Amino acid sequence: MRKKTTIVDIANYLSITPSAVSKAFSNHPRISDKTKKAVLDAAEKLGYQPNSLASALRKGRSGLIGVLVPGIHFSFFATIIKSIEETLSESGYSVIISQSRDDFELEVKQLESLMKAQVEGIIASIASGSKSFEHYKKVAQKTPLVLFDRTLKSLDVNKIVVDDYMGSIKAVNHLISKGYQRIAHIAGYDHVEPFRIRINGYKDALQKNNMQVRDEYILQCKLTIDDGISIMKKLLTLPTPPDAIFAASDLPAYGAIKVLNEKKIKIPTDFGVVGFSNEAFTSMVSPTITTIEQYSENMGTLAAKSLLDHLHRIYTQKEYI
Amino acid sequence: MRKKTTIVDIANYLSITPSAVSKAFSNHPRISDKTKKAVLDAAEKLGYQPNSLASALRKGRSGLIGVLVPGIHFSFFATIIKSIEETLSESGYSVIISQSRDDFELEVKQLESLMKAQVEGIIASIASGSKSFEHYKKVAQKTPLVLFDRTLKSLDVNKIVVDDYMGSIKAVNHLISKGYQRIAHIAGYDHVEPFRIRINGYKDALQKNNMQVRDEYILQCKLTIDDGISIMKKLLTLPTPPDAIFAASDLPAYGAIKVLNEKKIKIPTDFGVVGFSNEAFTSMVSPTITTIEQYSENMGTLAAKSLLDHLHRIYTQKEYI
DNA sequence: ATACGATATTCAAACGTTTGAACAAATATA
DNA sequence: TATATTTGTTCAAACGTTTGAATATCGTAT
Repeated sequence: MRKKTTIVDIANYLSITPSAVSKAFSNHPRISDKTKKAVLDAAEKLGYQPNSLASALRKGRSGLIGVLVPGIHFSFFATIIKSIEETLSESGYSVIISQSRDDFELEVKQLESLMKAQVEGIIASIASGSKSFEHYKKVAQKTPLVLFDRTLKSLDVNKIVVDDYMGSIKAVNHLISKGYQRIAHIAGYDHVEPFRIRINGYKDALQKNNMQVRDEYILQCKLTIDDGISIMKKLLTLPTPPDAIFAASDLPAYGAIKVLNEKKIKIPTDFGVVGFSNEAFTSMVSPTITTIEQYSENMGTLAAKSLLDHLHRIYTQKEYI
Repeated sequence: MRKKTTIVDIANYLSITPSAVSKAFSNHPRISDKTKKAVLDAAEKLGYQPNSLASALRKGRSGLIGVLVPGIHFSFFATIIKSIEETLSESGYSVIISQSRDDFELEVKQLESLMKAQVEGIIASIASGSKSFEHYKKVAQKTPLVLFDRTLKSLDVNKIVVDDYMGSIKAVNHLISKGYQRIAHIAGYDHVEPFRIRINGYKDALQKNNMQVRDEYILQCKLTIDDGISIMKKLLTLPTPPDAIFAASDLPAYGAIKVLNEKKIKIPTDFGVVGFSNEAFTSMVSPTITTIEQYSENMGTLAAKSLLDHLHRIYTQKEYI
């Protein structure tokens, strides 16, 4: 680990001042082409790597964006992060990731850590375990915040969500058009905005089609595969079991399919299944899960662009191109 | 966006010097308990957030770790990043992620960007498109580097890999034990270490079982689903087509299965398939892909711990607990 | 009273970069 | 020739924190 070359080393090497070197790098119009070239050459020869820490401190811009998600291993979030990283790194930003594991305390801690790192903005999806949202409010006062998927009504920030209401309507209509009569809903917890909206969409779709909304058909859970399994089993023991389900996520939909396969109930002839989210595996399982596309790739790009816009507006930039 | 509170503000507020405040925060033994408490209270009241940029610059430690992978959307890498983030954030580090998209140029750029951000260490998996490795060598000279999965023999750094050789042997033995006679290998490019090793394992396993190694049965590719499809098709047109394949990753294995399903070739009765990597979907597709477990979660934790160890050794830390 | 070691705090420089103002030299204008 | 303008560079302070050395304020032992 040999000592790092700084702008001062270059300056000494060329017998000019550090400030000239700095200006050469940023292509300042008042620096002669001769010096600019000399600086670039010297930088190459001395193995110079700019130190963004110092630059960030002086300029008041870290070039860092924080991304906070419940967990990276969910393919929905992984895909989002992928596209966020792609768009942001194109604009010269670095992306710090952190996970809340759907836990409130951890979410608070991670947000603080991001703030401490002086991120210029944060893209986040709220932990399902969070009931109070003061931590987000505090963040939003100090730094641009974009929420996606798991958002919060009372927060006045940019939000990127799929149209959950329309998605539910579509899903239920799809099942009805295929002739299913008794459609159940494996739902997420209704204190999380998109899940509540999906429940409403589900109910409204049934009502618009003059179908009965049965409370015992709406089961809230954490939307894991296991939840799908146990709920499906429970549904099948009802006096009047459903003949189709609409799941608020693909994972429980998969769980449900497993149960149906086991019980030799044929999909889609005897039972209809629609998921929500488009996890990567949905096209691979058998039978294929019909799913409401959440366009996760798009969502990430949109979130990133929205944040970039915001930053752009804040910093009236001056650069000598 | 109101202006941020600094250590100086606290100092002024309490009519002491910034240096006393700083020392109070780091629990310096020579600062009185009274002042420490006063500082903490003032910090709370004024809404102070430490600025790690400044601290990093002064201390020469950024608290940042860079992670570079081909792509976050692969569940193998997503899982690794998840566990890396978990272990590192527990130790107070922040994680910057970047993707090479398996592209050489981008990999170079991303590494530079990480160095510029003054990361204290890098955890990476080499892009399959990289043939020259000078960029990694340069990085390794300046900063601790841990490679995982896609590693490089000529680089003298810590490496976390699954035992590729044994994995291949196991895979092939498994197929042989099931009675398959002509086992083909959908391989990765052999300039990437683990793929070369897997090829060797495949060959050795065949030879140890007195089975013929046929060159036309070993097909190198980028290991995508599409590669699996086209290679499987090609294999089936051979004069003596194989009756089983061992794929160096789960993705082409899935592609192969699709082709076999299409051609109504029954798995596993008529044709055997084994993959490598344990992508999340392998247990969900039908028929289920037998796969060599890569323990990705473990691998991430190991990589992170190995880096932490290394950093620990470098910085003989002095902290007043 | 005097010196002494503790204890608590301040001083001042440093980390590497950026930036407006100041300056000098060269060129253009009158 | 004197003055204004342009061009290229240096000066010096700043960003917010940390840290070893210096200093001040004690109580305590001489």
